[in-house]
Amino acid sequence: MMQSRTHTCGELRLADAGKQVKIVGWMENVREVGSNFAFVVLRDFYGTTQVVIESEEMMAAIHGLNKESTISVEGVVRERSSKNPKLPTGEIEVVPTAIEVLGRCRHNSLPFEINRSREADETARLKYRYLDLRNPAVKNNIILRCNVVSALRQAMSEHGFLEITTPILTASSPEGARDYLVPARKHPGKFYALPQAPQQFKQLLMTSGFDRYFQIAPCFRDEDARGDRSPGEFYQLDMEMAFATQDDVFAVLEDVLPPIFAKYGTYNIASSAPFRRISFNEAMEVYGSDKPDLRIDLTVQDISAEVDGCGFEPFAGQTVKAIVVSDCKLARKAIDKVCADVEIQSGNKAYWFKVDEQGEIAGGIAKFMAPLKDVLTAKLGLTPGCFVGVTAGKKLAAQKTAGVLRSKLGAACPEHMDTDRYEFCWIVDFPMYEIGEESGELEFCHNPFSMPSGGMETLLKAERGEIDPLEITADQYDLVCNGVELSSGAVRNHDPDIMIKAFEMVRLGEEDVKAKFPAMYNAFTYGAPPHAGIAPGVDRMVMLLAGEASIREIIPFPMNKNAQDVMMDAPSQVTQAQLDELHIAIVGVEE
RNA sequence: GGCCGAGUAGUUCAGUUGGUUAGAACGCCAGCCUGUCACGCUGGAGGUCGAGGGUUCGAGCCCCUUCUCGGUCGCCA
Repeated sequence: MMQSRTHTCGELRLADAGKQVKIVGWMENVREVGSNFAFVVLRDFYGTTQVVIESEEMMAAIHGLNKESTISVEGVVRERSSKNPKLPTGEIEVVPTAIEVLGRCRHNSLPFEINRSREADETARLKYRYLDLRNPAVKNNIILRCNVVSALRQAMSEHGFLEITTPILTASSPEGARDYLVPARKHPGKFYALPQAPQQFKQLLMTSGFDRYFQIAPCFRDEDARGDRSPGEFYQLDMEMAFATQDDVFAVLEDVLPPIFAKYGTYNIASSAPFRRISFNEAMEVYGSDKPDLRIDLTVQDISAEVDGCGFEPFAGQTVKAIVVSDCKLARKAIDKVCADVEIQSGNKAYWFKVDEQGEIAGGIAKFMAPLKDVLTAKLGLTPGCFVGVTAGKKLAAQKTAGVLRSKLGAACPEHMDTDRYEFCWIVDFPMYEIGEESGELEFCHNPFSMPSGGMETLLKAERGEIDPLEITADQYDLVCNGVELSSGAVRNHDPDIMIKAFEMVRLGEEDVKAKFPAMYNAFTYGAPPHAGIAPGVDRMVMLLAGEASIREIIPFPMNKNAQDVMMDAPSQVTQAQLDELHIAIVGVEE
């Protein structure tokens, strides 16, 4: 008797006819066509193969066996008398001489039908993820993820990067997201934290003399989930380069990503190097977002001056933004839907008017805009058939609302959005500081590790009052693809003096730098290389490549929105003995 | 935490103005069927309408409370 399979279920072809084979897999379906005649669809990782039952003996072998049981089938490959051109193995079938049950499925009713699991309730899918993953459509996303990760590793290695793992149990970092804490048994009352990112370690590696580092790095942040943000944990292609500039970092990713996107993406067109570079201010002004979707050819224009005094109350004294959609075919109902969606998502109203076939301004807020026809036509280049979406508010609100309106209009107007491609861009020149909404005082805009553009010189100018601190930009950048923020990165501040000065701008100083980042600060006093890096999110990248709208579709074992693993029942209670050993008392929690 | 949506058979859903025994499809079970491949045909089983309370002669439907899931905003250096 043969010990293991001779072929997979995706392998046999007409040329194999006559061969004695053994295949194994899950019994996907049984079609009984007579009392002693049936077709069994056997599925394994590689595909499906039809087994034809023609004898009483073989019929008995599968009698009473539930679907999804695993079996082995020994038999002879035979050309089918009726072929199925839709299947790779559709020209042959296996006529069994022996069938052995390997793993009986004890359930004659499954939580969902395997091949339709994507339509099933998501909680059921997650609870029975091992069944969900049997669905080739679900499994293929995980295979894609493996291939992408493998391709990234290979490309990074080819670019001279070393993959170095960094600690998972580390110290809580004082800023950023909420930490996941791990009690330290040997140190009562103290905690490790899971890393939000290997940020400090990779900078320490640079200071240690490693030149090019990368890691497919698990990161942990205790923040609420989103459709494109997994709760708890996610993976980044974390990288850092010593003696490198922004351009050096860009060059690596512009070289690494497009071929992978072109090869593994749902769409086979990807931007080629160099990616467009858009300053943060320009992105907000022209696209109403710091993660613009460049597949949409619509842009935002400022008409605050033109509509000043028009008498429309919501515009009075506000910044007003307009988006012109030429040859707009949107019906009234679709326009209302777009405006309603904008209001739901942004919390602000969107207004509109259009230019009719006679060249007259009509619809929506036409009453107020018609008197401004000439000035608006000149400013916006209006032609008959144009639709104009308008947003208003304080500058940032008007911009952001326009950004939401732009993406809704893009989705609603296929002629203004080329969906089947990947459009990358870099967002650069982020502001270093902002006025905090609560404090009303100057604060770091993003992270304090970034090098202020112009270094110490810029900070000193601001200190002397020669420039507004709000005008200081950081050598920091985002990588954006199709409206998805893939990554943040920066040229790091490796100079302790500039670090202290940067902190002094927000009323902090050397002691704060030392207290918050002791290892990094100390390390940098021993001769640090200028360095820069970035960390594209692996999950989001795979999501884009798979064309999925939910991040859970590309994670093997995802948690639900509330950061629970309903399959493993995590988080869960632990024993009192475990708590005692960790010096932890649970208080204020109802059973 | 705010807002929006959803919760009815194992699964996906329908359920009219509050009115007889809550339906369909798929799945499951039984029978029939020798070329199916979303097999077909006949029959059958299967329901705490998320939970609790209220209004009513009468609630899947109306009201209140609550739970769960999803989306979104806050949040994510």
